[in-house]
Amino acid sequence: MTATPPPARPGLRDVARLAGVSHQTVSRVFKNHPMVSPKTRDRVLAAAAQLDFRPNAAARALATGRSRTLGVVSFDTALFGPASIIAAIERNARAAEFFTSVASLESPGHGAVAGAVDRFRDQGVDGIIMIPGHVPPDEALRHLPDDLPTVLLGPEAALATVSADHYLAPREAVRYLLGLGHRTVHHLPGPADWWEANERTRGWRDGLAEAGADVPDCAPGDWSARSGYERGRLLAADPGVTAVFAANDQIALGLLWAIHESGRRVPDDVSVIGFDDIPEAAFLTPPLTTVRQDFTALGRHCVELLIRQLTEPGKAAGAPDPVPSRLIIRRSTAPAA
Amino acid sequence: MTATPPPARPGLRDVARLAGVSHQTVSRVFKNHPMVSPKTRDRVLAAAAQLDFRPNAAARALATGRSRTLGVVSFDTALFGPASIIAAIERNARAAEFFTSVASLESPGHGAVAGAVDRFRDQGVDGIIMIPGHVPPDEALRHLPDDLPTVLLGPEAALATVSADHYLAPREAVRYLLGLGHRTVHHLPGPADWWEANERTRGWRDGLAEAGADVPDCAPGDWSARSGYERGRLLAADPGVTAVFAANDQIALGLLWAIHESGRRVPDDVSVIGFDDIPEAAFLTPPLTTVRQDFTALGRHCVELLIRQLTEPGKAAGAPDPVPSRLIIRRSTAPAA
DNA sequence: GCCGGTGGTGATAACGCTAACAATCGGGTG
DNA sequence: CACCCGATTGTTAGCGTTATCACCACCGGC
Repeated sequence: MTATPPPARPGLRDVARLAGVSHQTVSRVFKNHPMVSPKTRDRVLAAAAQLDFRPNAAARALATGRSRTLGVVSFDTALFGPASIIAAIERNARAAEFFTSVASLESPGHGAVAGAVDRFRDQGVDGIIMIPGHVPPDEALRHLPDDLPTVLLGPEAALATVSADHYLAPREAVRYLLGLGHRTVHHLPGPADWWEANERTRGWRDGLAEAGADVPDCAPGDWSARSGYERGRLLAADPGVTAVFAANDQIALGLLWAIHESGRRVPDDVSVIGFDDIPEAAFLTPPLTTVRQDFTALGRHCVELLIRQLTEPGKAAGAPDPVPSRLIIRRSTAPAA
Repeated sequence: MTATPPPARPGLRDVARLAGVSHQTVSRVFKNHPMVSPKTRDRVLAAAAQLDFRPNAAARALATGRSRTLGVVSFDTALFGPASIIAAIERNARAAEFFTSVASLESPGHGAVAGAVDRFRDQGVDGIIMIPGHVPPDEALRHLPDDLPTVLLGPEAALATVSADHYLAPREAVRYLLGLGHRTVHHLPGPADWWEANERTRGWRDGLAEAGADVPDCAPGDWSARSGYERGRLLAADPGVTAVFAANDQIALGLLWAIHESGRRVPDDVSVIGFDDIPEAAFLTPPLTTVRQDFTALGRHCVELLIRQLTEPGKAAGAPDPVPSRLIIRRSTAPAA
């Protein structure tokens, strides 16, 4: 019936007292400092376990100046791509014993990016991963604090950068379609202010140009299925259209319905290629030929690059090679009639 | 050319010195403590602005014991539902000046949940939002630390809970289909270990039972389009099947393709209803009749409930009403032939 | 004109940890 | 046997905030 001392969270000193060492030694054990004899270490660990001691992150952050937290700035985090990348980032960060803090921005524009970065600064993150989306990377860059290590998921820039292939694969997709006998390939681009969209468009255009094919006009839009449907209706109504490269799978999906609705058939009358290879792509009506992006690798590379910057500064970590994307052929493409 | 003192991050004391007050007063200003005269406040704010002072979160956390960080435990964060909820949580938390830390679990099982919660404890989060997914909520509950305020996104439980309607709407969907003249409605359930899936199944079953219709067997599966396709082929091959309620839109999407492939038509031969109303649902082939879930409201409620617990403990915040879901009728349903 | 309040402010001590340096303990060496 | 060295452990200061309490005017009422 003696009053239990304080059931409050034990601190370094409590463990130290129980183990009969100084709190500093306990600290060393938890830091994996080499200069601790195995015997002492065991004794400390036993004491810590007995008290269910857990180091206080805030105190550690205060003393060291690092929080072991990574900030991630991203747009439209409910979209499959960003969501997959963020999940991969979180997993890899966790494996490296880092926490992750995500800012989901909705509106484009500097204000939002600058605000998120500011917030992360206040929070004391050790580094930032930017998934710029809307914002042209140059703009995004301007708002990065120079005192915070940063990795940009985007086209190569004057900064540590991770990027996926958004150019080669679309070009290959166009060639494939052309090889199937199509005269040309139409295109449904993504939003003009996303660099990924522009890269894909460039790949499409170059693929066409290299083969000497016509480069048709294309209507601006966004990433949504709605946008694919609306622009798709126009395309579907044009009998000259026999092959279309959509900037992502959602657009392709809307297009598929527009074509179906117009009475034409995919792939018999029109071939369609998407981009991303969302998990649903293989089960659309019909299963979509598309370009697969490796989001997991992308997220992993971001974390690796950032952590490398944190642990070995100075090293101007060159951008690793872009993560390759590849064409997955399914049933929405066929030889021209 | 005098050496600038230290361009290091200014602290409370630097601001205090510049403003000619004590650091404590500066602290008061930044805490919005009422006992500061407007004049002093202005002077302090001016000094702070001049030095670009920003309070140090780690120090504050250490001193107060609260980190203004919320932990979110979720499965399959790349899925549309969880991703949407998490985005909504982040936004609402941000608006309330809280940071958000997400753990994306992959494997089901206690180990993972317990691990994530532990991690959050170490990180010093002020509260946790659990989006249990796989784990039966009872299990999930068992791993919650009783010293950490928690909100569960799930069925009512002995805990602060936010839930969506997964029962009434499916029942209504079934009635609607029956009203269209279908003899019965088949069902493609979600994973048996997700409570949402079970609720939806229960709604379907009760809807059928109440109307005295047959309750067909249904094959177990997961949330994926693949699962919808595979199970859908069986259903499509059975001429007795004229209406199907799929546990989510991905399953419905796979089913749509399976039916199409079998040569039957949607909705002419078979009616299909999904669940979630993912943004693509309106543009599938054909546009999917489905049940819309309000993910945004769900996320908002979680944050509100949790923050209420944090600011006014004691109050055993009763579970708010479930967030309603509602049937959106599109073109994948039609009267029985 | 003295006293109890009360709005405003300052001094001092935590918060739980790490960093830097001092101290101690054995041995091997000259 | 004194001396130096390296391995290990202890001591003392912070890190930048908030909390607590003491302090100082100044006000109104007796």
